[in-house]
Amino acid sequence: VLSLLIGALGDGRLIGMTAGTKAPTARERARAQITREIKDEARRQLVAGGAQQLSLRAVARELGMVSSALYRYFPSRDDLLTALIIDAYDSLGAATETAVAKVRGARAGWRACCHAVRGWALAHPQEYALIYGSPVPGYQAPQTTVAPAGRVPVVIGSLLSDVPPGPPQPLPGLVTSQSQVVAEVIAPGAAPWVVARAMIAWTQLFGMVSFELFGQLVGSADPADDFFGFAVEQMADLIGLPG
Amino acid sequence: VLSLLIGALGDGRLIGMTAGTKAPTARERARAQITREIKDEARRQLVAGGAQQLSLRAVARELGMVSSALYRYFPSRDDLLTALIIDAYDSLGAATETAVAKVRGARAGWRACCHAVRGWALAHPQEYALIYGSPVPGYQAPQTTVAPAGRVPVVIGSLLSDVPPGPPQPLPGLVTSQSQVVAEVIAPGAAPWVVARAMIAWTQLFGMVSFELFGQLVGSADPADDFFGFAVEQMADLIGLPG
DNA sequence: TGTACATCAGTGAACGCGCGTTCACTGATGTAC
DNA sequence: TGTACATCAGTGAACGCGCGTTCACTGATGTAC
Repeated sequence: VLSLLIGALGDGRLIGMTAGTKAPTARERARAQITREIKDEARRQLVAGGAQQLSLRAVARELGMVSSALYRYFPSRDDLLTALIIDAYDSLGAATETAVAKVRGARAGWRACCHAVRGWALAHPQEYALIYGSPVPGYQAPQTTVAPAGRVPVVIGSLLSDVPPGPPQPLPGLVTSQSQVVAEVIAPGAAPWVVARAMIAWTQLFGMVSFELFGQLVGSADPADDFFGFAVEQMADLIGLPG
Repeated sequence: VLSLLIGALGDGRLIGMTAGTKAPTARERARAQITREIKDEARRQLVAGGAQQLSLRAVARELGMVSSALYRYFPSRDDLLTALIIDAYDSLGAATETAVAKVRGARAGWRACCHAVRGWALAHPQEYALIYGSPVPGYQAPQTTVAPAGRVPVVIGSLLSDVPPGPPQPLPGLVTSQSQVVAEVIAPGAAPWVVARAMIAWTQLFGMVSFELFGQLVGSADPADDFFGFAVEQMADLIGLPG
């Protein structure tokens, strides 16, 4: 995911890119509006039954349209799914960026990041499952999803400039070079062992949220609020965040 | 999951419970055989297309039976799914137990446990997704799955008796009591802060495996072998495993 | 050991359902002169 | 400003598909006497 960000950053796909110098015509506004309504209704069905329950016919029915009309907006069911995936990554990314921007200091930023991710996931469980759950069989995510998927890693990377590198830590095998590649994209100048530890924390953060959301914690660390808070501090220590 | 283990341990559901004092008749043997064939074919379809692609008609077709015949073996599609879930938990549990039994020492045991879980997951990705991926919408796992699901946690718990408790570590809010409940089931006598850290490592282990399997590491820590090995050591340190 | 009856595996047809996608069409909105 | 043509949104019917589950049935296997 991350290495592909390099290209995406370069050609401006990370920025909104709405473009269009002309003012939108009525038709264009209507089209944008209906596109939004289709996605909203599709999201509602996602909440009700998960990704594979998403049905173009049902969406059309709910909107009072005929099913074939949707093909004016999305060439196929998979394209609608892709749009939802991109929206989900962007929504999570924006929520995280906003939360982190509100606080000062790397450790506070890490806490804000973790709680933003968890909060968003609990508020949008099916959208979370769509992007971090088991892959939808037969669906291949296109390149367009790469940049939005990188927003949370970019936020985490931005916290690493405050981490004192400390003494060099030996890293096994490919980990050094992989960490360097990641560092170039999200945390230029950070020591590879710091980046490697941050990557572990990154997987752990989402592992935890997934475990809670997918019901694996029921009967042990449930409710998970305090357990999550505890883990966030452990991860901060692991990364070496000051504060 | 874990707290329910208490009951399950009590009534013997954790042990095989094949029972039946009489020798099996030819009919019984045939029935067991065909039940096995149905599950094997269903697993094959799982590999091909994921849980929601599992179709009774397709399974029957492949076995040269008529679809209604399957109802002699499983009262519904959901019951077949449940059987596959239980088999998956048991297969993962057995693989982990075997791997850990082969080594001596808690840290070596932890390493063996982690690599067994990852190895099994890579070898059986769809079965892994079935039990640790996003829940199948509309499917509610019955109590029968609880005991098999507890086998890996039990293995992890067995490693904790070798962990020196060290100075008491403050735990926030509910974490103390939750850790004590878990300790009673899988690690009697272990200090709550040790158990709490082990629970974090447990979520992290599966978080990592899920990230790798579900494609989130592509472009950063991929191939993940070395990264995984590095993380395993970090987790061992977190738990406080000697060695 | 042989017979009469009960149990159970598997058949084949049917019910009723929803799905994604295509296609020729009508009618409204936009554009160029 | 007015007209002629191009673009595009939405319709309605149809294609072809696969699914889970039920039900009355045939015929083989097991059991009790």
